[in-house]
This record gives sequence, structure tokens and C-alpha cells, in this order.
Amino acid sequence: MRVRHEDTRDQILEVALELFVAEGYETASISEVAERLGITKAAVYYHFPAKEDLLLTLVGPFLDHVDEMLATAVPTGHFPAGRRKLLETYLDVLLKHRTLVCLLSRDVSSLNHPPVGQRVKDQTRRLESMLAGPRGGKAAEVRAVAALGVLRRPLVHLPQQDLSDFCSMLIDGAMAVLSVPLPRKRPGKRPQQAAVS
Amino acid sequence: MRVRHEDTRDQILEVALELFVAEGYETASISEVAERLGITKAAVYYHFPAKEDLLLTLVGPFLDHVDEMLATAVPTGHFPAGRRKLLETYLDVLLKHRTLVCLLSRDVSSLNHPPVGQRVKDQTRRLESMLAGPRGGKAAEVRAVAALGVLRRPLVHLPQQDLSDFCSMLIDGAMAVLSVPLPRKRPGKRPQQAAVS
DNA sequence: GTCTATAGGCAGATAGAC
DNA sequence: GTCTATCTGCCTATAGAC
Repeated sequence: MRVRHEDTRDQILEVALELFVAEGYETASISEVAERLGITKAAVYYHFPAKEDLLLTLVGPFLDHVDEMLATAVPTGHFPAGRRKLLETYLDVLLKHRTLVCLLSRDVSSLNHPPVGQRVKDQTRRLESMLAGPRGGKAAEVRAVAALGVLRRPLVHLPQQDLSDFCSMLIDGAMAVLSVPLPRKRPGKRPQQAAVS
Repeated sequence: MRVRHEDTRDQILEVALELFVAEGYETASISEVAERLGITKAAVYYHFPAKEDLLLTLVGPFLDHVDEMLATAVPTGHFPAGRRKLLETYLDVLLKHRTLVCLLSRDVSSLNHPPVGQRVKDQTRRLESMLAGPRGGKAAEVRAVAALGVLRRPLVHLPQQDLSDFCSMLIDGAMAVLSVPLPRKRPGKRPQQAAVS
């Protein structure tokens, strides 16, 4: 029965990922996966004991990859050269798992499964604190979070766009965000309305 | 029976928003909303004819606010001063509707309702093309998308953090991203591995 | 490996009493 | 306005034939 693909199992994973991204993990249904493949729900349950195993199987390798990267990463995260290298390798990983980045960035329901959400949360926290450095205070934390927005948003919001040619531009952008100075406070004045000089 | 709040209707909206953000629109259930308020599903359906009306009622004023802002916005989006003003007013709106920004940023299932998703998509497209300017090509488009990541990610990923003191820092960051130059291509060379000079 | 059939649960939504 | 009771439908998951 093999028409040309490796395995039914792989096809299930492929379709499941597509549907999870399009509708969200909880909203997408096993029946829908099965229908698209011209098989029945029961056939899917032969390959995966539960719906959650689809999610875990899809997401596992990506999260492993990130963990690996974070372990290897230079712990000198707050020196400019170290930060740049860190951002570069991270962006590489994100690009290689772009569809999963879309899933985890836009679907709360997949993050609400502790084995997934906890890992993502921990990884993000580690990465952000490496970028923020040990003594940056709140401002550095905000900058780190914002800098990751530079890397991730284009991956998620420009799905058709091949970003290979723009990687170093994005890295430069993230680096710029990490270096933005915090203007001195002016207590008593309206704090969030900035004057256009 | 009024303990101190205005109305049951408002309480329903309040709880619904909280649950939609926490679990995603489709995953959250009317029963859950009702339970939290100590009433029944039927009571909720007295105030709102369908589940979707909860979403639309919550999201409407925010989207109206954005539409209004975009209409008022100076069409000189690609001059630095105009861009800055645009980003400032946009960030203001996002901060005022921060919880809804969280919902729409992290829950695909709410965006899959056309009256919501279409508006959000259109607004984002308009804003991004204003920021990108008429003649920037793909690079400017990518920069615009990335710049919005600077504004939005901290709102969504630092929910506890009051960002009032960091607004101008975020604006500066977004402006910096919009100004990052695109390095000349070097065809034939590995395109996405950037050398650390 | 894939099927049919079905169990069991919970969702959104409605009818009608109070 | 809120209730109880109920309808209908889809979901995850399982049992057992082929």
C-alpha cells in the first residue's frame, strides 16, 4: 500500500502538525486528521495511544534541540560578541523548526500541557536571562524579551517569506534592541508620553 | 443581589476574558464561566445569545480603537518622525487593551473567527505597510514586522510587569529595528551564517 | 494496520417553570 | 434573571472483527 511515503505514522504527524497550527491543538480533532488521510480515527489510535502523544512527538525534538543549544551556549551572554553568537544559533534553531515555532507561539492550548509548556517557559526564561545579563535590572529584562520578539515575529507572521537573506538583519535588529538605553525617569511628569524631539 | 459590581453581564465578560486568555477561546467553556460566577450556563445564555458574542463583545471596542487610530494616523509613515508618532500611539492603544492583546496574540482559535481574524489581519497589514513605506521591498516589510515584535512581545510575555516606564525604550528599540541596514548579498556563500566581525 | 461499532463524556444551545 | 431539564452533536478513546 505504500504509494510513495515512508510511513502512515509520519503522514499522521505531518497532517496533525498542519492542523494544530491552523486551528490550535485542542480545537483540532483526531477525526479531522484521519479524514485528511482517508483513514479512520481508530487507525490513528493504533499509531499513537492518545492525542497528546501526537503533540509530544511533534514538539519533543524541537525542544531537545533548544535545550542542547542552551547547554552548549557560551555563558558569557551579556558580552556583545557572546550575545550575538547566542542569538545566531537560536535563530538557526527557530528557522529549522519554523512550523513548530508557529504552533507554540500562537496556540495557548498546546502550552497548557505541562510537559510542553513548562519546558518552553524554562527555556525562554534561561535564554532571556542570558541575554539580559546578571545586573541589568528590569530594563534589561524588558530589552531581552523585546529582542526575542524581533527574531520570532517575522517567522510566525511572514509564513510565506523565506528569511534566509534577512537573518543577519534580524540579528542586528535584536542586538540594537538589547543596546537601547533607558531614558532617565522624570517623576511627576506623565511617564509614558514621550516627546518627539 | 448587587454586591458591588455593575451588572452580571459585565462580570460574565470579565470572567470570560480571563478564561479565554488562559485556555484559548475554543477550549474555554461556557460552563466554566458560569461556575466561576456561581450561576448556570442558561443564565449566561440569557445575556449572550451565543458563545461567539462573548468574544465579539470583548474584542470589538479594542479593534474599533485600533481602526480609529489608524484612520487618524499620519500617512507619512516612512518618515522617521511620522513613524515614531505612529508607534507611540499604537503602543498606547496596545497598553490600554493589554489583556486583549494577549488573547489575540496567543490564541489562534479566536483569530479563526472571521469577523475577528479578518479585522486583525487587515489592521496589522495596514500598520506594517505604513511602517515599511512605499518603496522598501521585502527587507522593509521584514523590518516592520520585526519592529512590531518589539512592542508586542513584552506586553504578552511580561504580564506582571508594568511597562509604563519602558515605553520610550521600546519605541526606541522598534525605531532601531526599522533602521537596520540590509547587508549586501554575497551569492554563492552560505547565506544565513553571519561572521562575527 | 485498518476497519466497524460503541462507550462515555462534555460541549453549545433551547424550552419552559419560577 | 436565573433555574432545571433536555436535545443534539462531536469529542477522545476502546473492543474486537478482519
